Amino acid sequence: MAAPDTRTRLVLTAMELFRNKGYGSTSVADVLQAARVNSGSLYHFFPGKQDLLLAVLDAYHAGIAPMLLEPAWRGLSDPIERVFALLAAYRRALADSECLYACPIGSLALELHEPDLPVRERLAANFTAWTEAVHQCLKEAGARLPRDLDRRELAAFVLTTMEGAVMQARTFRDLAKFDGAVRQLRAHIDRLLRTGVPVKYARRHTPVKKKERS
Amino acid sequence: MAAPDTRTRLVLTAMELFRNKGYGSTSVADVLQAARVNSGSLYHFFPGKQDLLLAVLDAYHAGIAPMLLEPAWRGLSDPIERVFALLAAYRRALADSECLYACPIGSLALELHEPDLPVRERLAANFTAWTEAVHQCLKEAGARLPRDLDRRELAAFVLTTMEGAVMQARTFRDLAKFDGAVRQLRAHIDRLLRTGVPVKYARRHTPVKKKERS
DNA sequence: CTCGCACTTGATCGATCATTCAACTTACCC
DNA sequence: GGGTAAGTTGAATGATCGATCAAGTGCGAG
Repeated sequence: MAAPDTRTRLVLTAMELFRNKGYGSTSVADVLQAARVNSGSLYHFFPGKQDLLLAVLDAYHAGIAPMLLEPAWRGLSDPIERVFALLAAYRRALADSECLYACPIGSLALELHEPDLPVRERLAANFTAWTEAVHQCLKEAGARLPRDLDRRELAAFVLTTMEGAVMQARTFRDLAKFDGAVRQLRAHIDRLLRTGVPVKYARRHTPVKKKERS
Repeated sequence: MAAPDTRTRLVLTAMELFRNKGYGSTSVADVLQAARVNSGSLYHFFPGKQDLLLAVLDAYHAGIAPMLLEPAWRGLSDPIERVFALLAAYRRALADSECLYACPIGSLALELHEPDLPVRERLAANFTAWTEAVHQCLKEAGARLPRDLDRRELAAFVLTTMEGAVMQARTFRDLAKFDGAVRQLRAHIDRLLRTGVPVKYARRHTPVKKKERS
């Protein structure tokens, strides 16, 4: 593993510091010291602190699939299991940090009260990508879920649950708060699954687009 | 309405500024200017900025019943309706602010990454009081909900939903994100209500404690 | 070699931060 | 009136903030 270049080092360092201390509470000097970079170099790559934040948000966005989904979903093919495996990944982050973990995107979304448009766009893009991954799972669940269920809305609700659950687990320093929320979500989804067509009677969904049919 | 004294003015002003701009982004000078108070007066009443925050959190805690629950529940007696009336109050706050509203407690819970114990205690106390109010509703719903349902866990899940829903509505500047989350929660609770004993067959719950029976 | 450009160095800037303090005013008790 | 304590005033302090910039270094192209 070659030593990462200065720009990458800055982004990775800022990612860690922003996650642990928040954006406002992380000074440029903090980033510079931790990344062992001089201020001039930072301002060579980024016009200002906020542009470093933009790069961090882009990095999170780019990392959703390889850093979050793939590890969480390794070995799992069932789409509903995948949804809860994603939540389990956050549970692990909480457990590994004595419930200090906070979703960096959610934290920034609430910390920055009047974010400039480019910041807000990237926060929204991260939420959208996360939700879209869950939405994909729910679509793959096919007829196991009720036909008329709004799968995108349910996917967003999974994010809602995760964010709210992490917030409470963090505040109470109590993993049980997270588990309780997930248990309620599971009950909700279980009942939707029971309302859908039982698998053995369901017509198989072949995920082949019309255009690609041979 | 008499002019509030200096201490009260400071707390009320700080409440508004912390909610709108966040704790870290609100300078003591901001509070002093908005409250038209000099710095010496502030430090006469509070040892420091953080102690002002503690007073703000105590004020929120004290205001939950009179400022939040009572207005939201006026004229409503059905406990389940009350739960959703509480959520509707947050919807209104979002609608009235072009989706800029954020729950001040939730925001602080995520903004302050390493809060001192007294701060964290008060954040938790606010969440607990909120959840306990919903828990009270769910207990009042009696046998309409399944006997073995963990009502406290479901109450916490209502908070989870509210916090996650506000976060997304704010980030996307879209009330529909809030509505979607509430719709999912409503579906979840509706199904629990259908699983409980139908009202007409349910034994009446007389909310009289054993000790108080005559 | 040498020119040019990407990148680095670190001292320095003015602004703003939370906080302090000595002097002053007000209100109330004896 | 005299004394006391609560409350007020606002300039000043030192720390820290994000950002700047002139002077460098290193390296690849010609």
